[in-house]
Amino acid sequence: MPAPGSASELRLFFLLQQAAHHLKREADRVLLDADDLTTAQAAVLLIVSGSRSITQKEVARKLRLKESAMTAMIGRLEGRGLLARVPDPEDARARLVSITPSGRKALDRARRPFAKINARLDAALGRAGAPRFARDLEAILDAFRRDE
Amino acid sequence: MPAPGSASELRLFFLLQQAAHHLKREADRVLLDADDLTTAQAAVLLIVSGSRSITQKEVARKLRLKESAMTAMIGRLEGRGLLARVPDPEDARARLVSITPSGRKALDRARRPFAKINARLDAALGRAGAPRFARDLEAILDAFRRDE
DNA sequence: TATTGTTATACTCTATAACTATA
DNA sequence: TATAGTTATAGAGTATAACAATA
Repeated sequence: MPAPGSASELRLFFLLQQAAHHLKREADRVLLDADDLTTAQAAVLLIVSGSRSITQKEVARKLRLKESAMTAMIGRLEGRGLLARVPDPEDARARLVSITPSGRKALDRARRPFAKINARLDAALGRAGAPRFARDLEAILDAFRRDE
Repeated sequence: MPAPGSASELRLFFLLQQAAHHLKREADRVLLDADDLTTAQAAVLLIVSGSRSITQKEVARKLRLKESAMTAMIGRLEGRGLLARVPDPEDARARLVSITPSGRKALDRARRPFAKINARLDAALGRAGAPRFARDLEAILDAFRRDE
């Protein structure tokens, strides 16, 4: 039988999936209402906006996603004029991604509603809770991430 | 500027999404290897196995998912012979879902690898960490779930 | 007539695997 | 031979609208 307080007794795996899923659902709803962006799209814009230009592979690495996911995602954002892709002059295989002025505007519009989500997270976790919770999440990431 | 230790400074939202995603990816890998089931499929089988029969709507409610997601998921599991659907004799709108013998076998095969995932979670969080982490997740669920 | 359980459709996001072109 | 990117296919989820059956 499971030890008292153990992950299996607490159904911790499913609880974590549900909490992440509900938080994402609500954050997506708020961002889509305010700015027609999903949180996944905002994350990509945020990464790209942090460099003058960056390869798709590098974006994928920073978000810990697969390159095929990036091809599709960046293609959608390019189609909406929020990102631009140009061939890398130094490597003909690669494409350099950069944020467009309208992408930067969309990202700016997302900041305020996203800050509200973060404020609600802080409130839910309490003053001391957030850093401790963050450490728990880091521990899980360390324990379960493969390769890097 | 964000308060020190606040969610926004910690990028807590994305950290939670990444931790949940990586944990799910690894758990899916382990379960697929051992049993050709995803964690989402195992969750549905687990819910259905807990009642002699249950409507799709009720499964959706317990997993906090939309009914259209359940139609698709249960359809896939029925197609593989792990679940069966029959018309509800008491309500012609509804279909009653039950687990088949081969569904029950698949679920049993999933227990051991899934227990290992839980053990790794326990190890990552430490002895005292798991219950505390679970309370944090519950607080997030409460703060962000709409309706119910 | 209003509500309910399910389904249909169209979309997002992610994964794996096979492929092209370049290094 | 390895690497950057793309494409194809599939799973899992959402939203919305249609449907038949029930209340």
